[in-house]
Amino acid sequence: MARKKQYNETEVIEKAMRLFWRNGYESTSVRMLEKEMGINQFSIYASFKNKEGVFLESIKLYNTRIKAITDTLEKSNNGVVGIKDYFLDFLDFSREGAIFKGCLVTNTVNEIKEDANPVIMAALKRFSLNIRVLFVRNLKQDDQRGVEEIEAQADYLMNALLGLSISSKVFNEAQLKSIIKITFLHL
Amino acid sequence: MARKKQYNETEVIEKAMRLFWRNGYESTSVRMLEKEMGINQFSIYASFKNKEGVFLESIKLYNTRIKAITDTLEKSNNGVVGIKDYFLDFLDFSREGAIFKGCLVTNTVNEIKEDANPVIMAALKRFSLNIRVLFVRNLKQDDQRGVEEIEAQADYLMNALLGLSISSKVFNEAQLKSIIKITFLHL
DNA sequence: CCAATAACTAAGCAGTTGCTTAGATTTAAC
DNA sequence: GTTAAATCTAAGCAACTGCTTAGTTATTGG
Repeated sequence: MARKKQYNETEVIEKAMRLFWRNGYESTSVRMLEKEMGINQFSIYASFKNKEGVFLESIKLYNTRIKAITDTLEKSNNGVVGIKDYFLDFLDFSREGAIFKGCLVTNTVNEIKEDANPVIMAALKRFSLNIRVLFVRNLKQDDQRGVEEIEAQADYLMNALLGLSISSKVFNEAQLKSIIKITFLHL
Repeated sequence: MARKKQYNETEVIEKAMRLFWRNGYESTSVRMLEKEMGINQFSIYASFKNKEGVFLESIKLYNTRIKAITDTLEKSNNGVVGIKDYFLDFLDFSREGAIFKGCLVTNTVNEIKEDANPVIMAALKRFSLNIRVLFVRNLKQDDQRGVEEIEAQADYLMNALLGLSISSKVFNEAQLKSIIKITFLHL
């Protein structure tokens, strides 16, 4: 009995995600989202409740997009080699042409304050923790490390991965690949 | 023939720097600076021109504060061992009690957009580049690496250092020290 | 074709941002 | 003591923030 939506919610979230990825959370205004998503503020709030809602949906979409890579890591049986492949795959995933945008999640973790955005922060931490779990799982496959060593190396790898999110805005592709290469030497 | 300033410019910048360090650039408002610095907005603008001016002075002060550590690195003759000491010294420097605040420069690089704040970005990049120069210098001391290897390892170390700025908000002290330890196993 | 319902547009809300300005107050040379 | 200059306070500026609301337009079952 009523009018139809003139937009597809998945399609507009795709556009929102790209904007957040390029721009960050705080410095992306609802007015910018309006233009990028191609719909009115009213429709944004009707569909996603508020700006936080738009971002949480963007993270969900980001998750499904990066799933191809994490799935490969999850299915891999190559131990630390599988993790290295994940690093390289991620670099490719985070690229838009010649520009590396880093990880949407890491970028946002770095930007927002936990006490100002607890819900978003929780979602982001969940995401990061899942990756660390996969690192531990793969490190166990190699069957030559003790439990403590595995935990320490997982932290080390997380640190390198977090670093890549910043480095990818400063270094070029050859440098980034070289960083990954050295990161996995002797591991 | 005129009234005297009721505040010391160096002292109020000290307070501004601490606030920026804790809070970041964008999310520190001039009203917050007013309260923290203990002076009126008029005085802020009279002394430092604008918010950007306050930040640039804060970076200068940060530079003199961290100088003790970089000086140690500059004077060290221990090659890669000197760099590792720098990492550990920095961890201590960036700590406020039990809380690690990361590097003011790295935090801000991560936060601001280059085209919105080109002057600030330039100052931050200059800072980072100086550190990388010291890394290269120390790597050369060990007298066992080729030129290409040295450049690659300097990038690798910058990546780890950048990572530490994020990691220090997620991991505890023991984990951070363990990350540093493993980072230098690879050189 | 009509009435009910949802989606649309656009104006506007209060609160915050960086920054400025008008006017009062303090200082110090004469 | 008067006067000129710099510093102070506090109010206010336009532009922006996330979000809401009043009113119009489109859709569809009866």
